[in-house]
Amino acid sequence: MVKRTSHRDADCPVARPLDAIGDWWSLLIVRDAFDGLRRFGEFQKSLGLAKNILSARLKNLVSHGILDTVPASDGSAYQEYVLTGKGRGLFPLLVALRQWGEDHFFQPDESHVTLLDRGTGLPVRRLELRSQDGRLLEPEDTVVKRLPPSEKGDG
Amino acid sequence: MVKRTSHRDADCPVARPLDAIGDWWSLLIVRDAFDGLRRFGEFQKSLGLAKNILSARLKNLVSHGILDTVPASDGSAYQEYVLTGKGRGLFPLLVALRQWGEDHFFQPDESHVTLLDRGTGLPVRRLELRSQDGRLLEPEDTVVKRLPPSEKGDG
DNA sequence: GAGATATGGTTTTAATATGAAACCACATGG
DNA sequence: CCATGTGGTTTCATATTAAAACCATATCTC
Repeated sequence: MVKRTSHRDADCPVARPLDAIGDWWSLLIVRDAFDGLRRFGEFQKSLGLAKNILSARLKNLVSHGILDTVPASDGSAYQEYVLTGKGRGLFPLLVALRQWGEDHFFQPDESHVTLLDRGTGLPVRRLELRSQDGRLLEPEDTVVKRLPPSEKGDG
Repeated sequence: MVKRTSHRDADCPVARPLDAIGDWWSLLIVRDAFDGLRRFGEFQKSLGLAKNILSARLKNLVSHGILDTVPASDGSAYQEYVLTGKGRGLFPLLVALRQWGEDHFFQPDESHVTLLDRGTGLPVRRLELRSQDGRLLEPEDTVVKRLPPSEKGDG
């Protein structure tokens, strides 16, 4: 149904999640779930995608533990789709995507929605990468490495 | 070549970027670009994808201003692909994806690479969303809203 | 300078995924 | 019992992807 990761990248933490959310719709479904949508029909109306595709994406998200199906809520025999802890963990990624989108995909005069702090009504801070001691890190300031196996518990 | 965003979501800053990076490979190409890869052959070797697909993805990334083609570097008649400012802006998104992947797609005993502060060799901090005044924000603490049109320049 | 090899693609063709629409099952309302 | 709404699945046409073959240019060898 969805492409399997089958190349040498399979042990990269960037590549592996793409089976779960690497397609066009899945992230939008998750975004809608963060906005409180729960029902099949709500997602379909919001996204305007074909029902079979939505069905497949929801199944895939559930199978990856990003959404969970819960029985009722309004007493009907239907089920609802809610974010799991793993799904909620996608919040920073969605914010990063949103901020990048705001920065680079809108004309200066083009209005769009933005993310606000509910308490103050002010825009949220920009996401930024920092070191343990708080320095702002640019891409050049980082390396990806296999950590030396930590010796906790077996020394 | 690549799917066009054509539904009502087109003015959402989460949805619009998906034309550019919403497919399986593009983010991995960008990740490799952050790792310093520049040549067609380098990307192909690293990712193991078909040449026609790589060609299409590179074209799409270039057409979206994420990569730029520069003439030489080793004097050969070929071109290289380098990140633009817009492309570099994807760094937080990649870090978010990486952190989420590390958290949820590996067994506790399964080793994988991680992102380190080049200076200290320590892991980087976790990405987190904060308010203007520095409070940590959970999804529930935020709203998406169309900002009231700022009056700068015409009051 | 003719032939072998490497790089950087494009073209061709088959497999796969996507999307629209029709269909189905169940429940609710009259 | 008939009509309607929700939540899907099935069917089928089309679009995307992928593998492999092909091509152009450049370099390397003799």
